[in-house]
Amino acid sequence: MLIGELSRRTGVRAHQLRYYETQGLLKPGRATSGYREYTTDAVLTVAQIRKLLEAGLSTEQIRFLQPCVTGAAADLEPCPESLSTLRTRLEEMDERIDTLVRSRRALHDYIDVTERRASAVAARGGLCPAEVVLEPGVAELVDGPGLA
Amino acid sequence: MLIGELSRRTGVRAHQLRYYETQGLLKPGRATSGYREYTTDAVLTVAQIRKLLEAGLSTEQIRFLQPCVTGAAADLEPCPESLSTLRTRLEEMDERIDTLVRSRRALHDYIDVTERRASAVAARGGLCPAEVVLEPGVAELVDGPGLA
DNA sequence: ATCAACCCTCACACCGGTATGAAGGTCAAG
DNA sequence: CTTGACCTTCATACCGGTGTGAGGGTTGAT
Repeated sequence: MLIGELSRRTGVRAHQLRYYETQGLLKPGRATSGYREYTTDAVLTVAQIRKLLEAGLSTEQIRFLQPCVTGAAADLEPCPESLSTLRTRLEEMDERIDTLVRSRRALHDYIDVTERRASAVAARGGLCPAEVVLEPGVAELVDGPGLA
Repeated sequence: MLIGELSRRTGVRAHQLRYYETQGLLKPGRATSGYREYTTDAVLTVAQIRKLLEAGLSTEQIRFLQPCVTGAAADLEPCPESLSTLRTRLEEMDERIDTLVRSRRALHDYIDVTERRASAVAARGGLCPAEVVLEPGVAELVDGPGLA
């Protein structure tokens, strides 16, 4: 398909798709006319790129991740130094996730407390929840002891 | 303390600290000279800001998060509309974390496979590496070790 | 009084991802 | 053959977070 259709299918503007190409994230073929020609796989690839970008990764990091994500590059040279680079990458992602999870919990707890006090307006007193205790229940998604 | 000392203690350049102030993340007092005066709390606050920035959040999102993180603003008006905004924020963070966790796992699996085939050429392993990272599926828990 | 070290504000520029527009080539339909 | 939708490249500019420097005030020590 041409770039316009890919744009339509993914909701991503054509100039963005061209940009992703310059960053090595997309590699469309070319017609004799010079037009870019994408396979249907590109739709998924673009969706992936968008998600990762929205999650705060750079195009460079995404390019790094792509081989693993697609599983397409599992038959590369097991180059050991690149392996250690990948491990460093992994640690960085862990830290990133950890920070996000902590903040997410803080936000969740805050909502919880505010909610509680909103629904209990009748209650009087200066409850000072400087230290919000984790309570069981309301375990959506990331909550709970998990993530270890 | 003055901005120079805070900069020294946090490893964050003074100009960045001033920028964070313009974004409403820091609110130092002012001496008669016009110099900014920070309390020791600011050291922690700055560390917090840095972590969140590095995790890919914007200053605006961080400003949103700050009251919850510090626990200092638990005695605000339980304004319900702000509450729903917060819930939306929470969902956004969930999505973000989810995407990151998926990618992290893909990377982890990839490393694992590469490692295996590097250290055990003799072993016959027909295991195929990670599949897709995307898929509009439900959230799952993150795997194994690495996440505090 | 002067000097160094520190602070102030303001302006300008970089990078990454995005958004526009200009100037022009390709192609199918009328 | 022309029209219009679509494509090409190139240039320009925005925003957010960062970096740098100019021009100038404050402070403390010599």
